[in-house]
Amino acid sequence: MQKTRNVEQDIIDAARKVFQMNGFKEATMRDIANEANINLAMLHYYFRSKDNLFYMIFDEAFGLLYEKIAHILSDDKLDIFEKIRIIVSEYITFFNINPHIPLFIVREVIRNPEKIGERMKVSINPIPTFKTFSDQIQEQYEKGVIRQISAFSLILNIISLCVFPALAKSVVNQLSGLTEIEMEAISENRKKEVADFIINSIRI
Amino acid sequence: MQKTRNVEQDIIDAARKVFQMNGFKEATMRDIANEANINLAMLHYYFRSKDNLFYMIFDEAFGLLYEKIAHILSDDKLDIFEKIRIIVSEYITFFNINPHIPLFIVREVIRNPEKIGERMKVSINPIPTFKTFSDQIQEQYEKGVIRQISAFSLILNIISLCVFPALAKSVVNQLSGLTEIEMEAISENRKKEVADFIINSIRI
DNA sequence: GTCTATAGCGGGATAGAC
DNA sequence: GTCTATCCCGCTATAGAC
Repeated sequence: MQKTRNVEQDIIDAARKVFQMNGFKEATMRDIANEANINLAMLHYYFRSKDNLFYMIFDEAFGLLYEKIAHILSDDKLDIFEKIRIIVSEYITFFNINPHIPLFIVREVIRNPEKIGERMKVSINPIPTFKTFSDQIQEQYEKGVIRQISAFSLILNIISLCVFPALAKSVVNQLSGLTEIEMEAISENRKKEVADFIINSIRI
Repeated sequence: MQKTRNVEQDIIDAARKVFQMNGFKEATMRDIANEANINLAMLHYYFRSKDNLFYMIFDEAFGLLYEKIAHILSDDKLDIFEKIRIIVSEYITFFNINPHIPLFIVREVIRNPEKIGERMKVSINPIPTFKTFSDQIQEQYEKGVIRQISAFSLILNIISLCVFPALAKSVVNQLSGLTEIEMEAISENRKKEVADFIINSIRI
């Protein structure tokens, strides 16, 4: 018995691949149609416009990124060091699997800041604040466990150290001549190394 | 007396602005012509193709980025901590002035890895290696001054902490609602903060 | 050197037959 | 729902008058 094909899902999968790889402008509806094994007219029949399709993919990507960190930061059962280790590990794994997402997000925000900015805020609204994390930092600082640092700076540093290497992977690849396997090993090592780097930096 | 106009220089300035802002594909020869206050035919008369113009801009941008770090890392009169402070300070200043360069480079490498990879290697070849920095790290580790870390990891961490915030500035801007002046102040603070963060992390 | 006009192509979107 | 054909636009590049 032939498995029933889900055309809509095929299209979404194809669009995710093509948009994340190429960005809005360089992605074409023709590429997406080919990738989904349908023709151009069908693609427009299911999703009326390129914009419609694009925003579905964008919202999904940004939501994934955001939920991952928000969920951990607002968990009041984890201490500050555990949070750092978990975020670093999960982000590095995530960017290994989805290497194009960070550039995809940044690129589209620059292309269309107002519209994309609005959409990001919609994804964020229902999520609890980072107050838990901020309080924890203040508390540990007062106890003399860590150096003074703002939650904003610490989060920015954590994200920088996780995201940038994934983002610049293609550049490092070209310049270093490392093989795929060597890069993989480095990336796996970095989970511990980066967490240690951050924790060494704040712990007194 | 009317100042003689240098059309070629006007074109290069216009191309730098348009290409760095929009990337190769989204930048148009029309935009560049408008920005340089000439018409489309003239633009093609001076620089035969979009590719020609683009590679001039790319080589210039990558060269600037690379020379800055190579020059400092290979200076054997600076100790390891001085190098970190200088690189962090210079990069953060540089990215404040040229906010689009990091994304510009990464984006084009992804678009066309082989060709762009070749061009990057050409810019790099004449420059001395990072051996000086690598030796210094090993030496300081053996003296018990710093923790063990590879030159590769340390450089990657330094660059991540300097570049990513510049790259993600538009995203942070949209999400945080901070004003331009507040962002400026944060960025200025980060010069010391990031250098301290790195040095605290490696110093025993 | 400078301009207008246009060739030639690839893109999003849709009409209309089946 | 599915397909072919086509509209119309914006892009790079160039021809050709001045």
